[in-house]
Amino acid sequence: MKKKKQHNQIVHFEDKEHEALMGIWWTGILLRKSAKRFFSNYLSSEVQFNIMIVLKYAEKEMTQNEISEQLLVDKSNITGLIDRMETAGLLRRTEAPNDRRCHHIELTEAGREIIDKVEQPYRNYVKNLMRIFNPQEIANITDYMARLQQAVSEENITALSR
Amino acid sequence: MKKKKQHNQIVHFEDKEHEALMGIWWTGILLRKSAKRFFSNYLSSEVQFNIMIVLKYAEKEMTQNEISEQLLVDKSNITGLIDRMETAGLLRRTEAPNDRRCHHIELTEAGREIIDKVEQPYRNYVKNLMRIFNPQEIANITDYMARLQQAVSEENITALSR
DNA sequence: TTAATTTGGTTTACATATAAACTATAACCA
DNA sequence: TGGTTATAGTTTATATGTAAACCAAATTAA
Repeated sequence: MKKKKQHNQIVHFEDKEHEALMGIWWTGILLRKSAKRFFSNYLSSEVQFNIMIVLKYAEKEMTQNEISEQLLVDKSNITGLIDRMETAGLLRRTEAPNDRRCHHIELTEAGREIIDKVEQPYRNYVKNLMRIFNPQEIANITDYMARLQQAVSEENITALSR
Repeated sequence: MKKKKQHNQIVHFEDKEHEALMGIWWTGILLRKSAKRFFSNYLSSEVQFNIMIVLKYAEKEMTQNEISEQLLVDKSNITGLIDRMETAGLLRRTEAPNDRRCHHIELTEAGREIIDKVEQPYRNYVKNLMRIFNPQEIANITDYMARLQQAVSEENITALSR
């Protein structure tokens, strides 16, 4: 039995607002770790899963750039991601007919099989995890996160200047 | 003016629970990006900030392992992080008197100056961001995230087996 | 007190992430 | 039309993240 790591008070919380924000931060980290382990036998990360889901449900041909924008993955990051997934046989690049700058990305047959095998168990896993919340709480979370995302995006952060 | 990237429906949401979970996931990513930009003139990431805050408020000498557990940063990751921060002059390793396996990590004078310069603006930034929530909502967020973290930790994820 | 196990930390190999510089093509516009 | 600008994608450099193998020191057990 592995000893459970527990992290307490990371930061010296000065206020409730900070504590709440760090809660979201921490939860995000834990979710990422957890998802990575969940997919580890088939995919190297949740990001790869998300890319494949986007491709599976896309109603049109997708370019790298479109995937990049939908998933908040930087374009310079997408290149390597698509490279590795192409090497792994999950998807392929094809030439876009009207724009010689971009490629269309599509799942291969093997990729489709894998996403089909992995998708439902993942949805069950999520469902199971979220059982701890009642419908009102689920709705609250969605609302809070949407508002916070909006606030972060609008912040237009000015880096601390020296 | 930079065009605002908007990400909509990443994943084809089957249910409310999934939507809520993805909201947290997404928010975590946006917060990380935002914090990185915020600190960029002084530190290369929020993780470095967190390490320095831990050191600043620690009531005893901290080892790498203790930092690792508090911050959920893998020990194999801590090594390089401390290396880089030591190179940057932010902190130093000293030998622990009673255990020749471990080091104590402490802020340098320069590191202390930087954390002192950066900490308050960061707290203001957080405060400003969270203004959009009322006290009840702040309390809800903290509660929800704590419960979800607990659930994720207990999950003891069984990876999808082939 | 030796032998087995645990713990703190490093190393290696690889994946993900960002910023910045760059190439090629496309779009715009005077 | 021709020159500027914007866009899609790649490359490079560097940071963060994980798993697994490893070493040395400490702890536990026989």
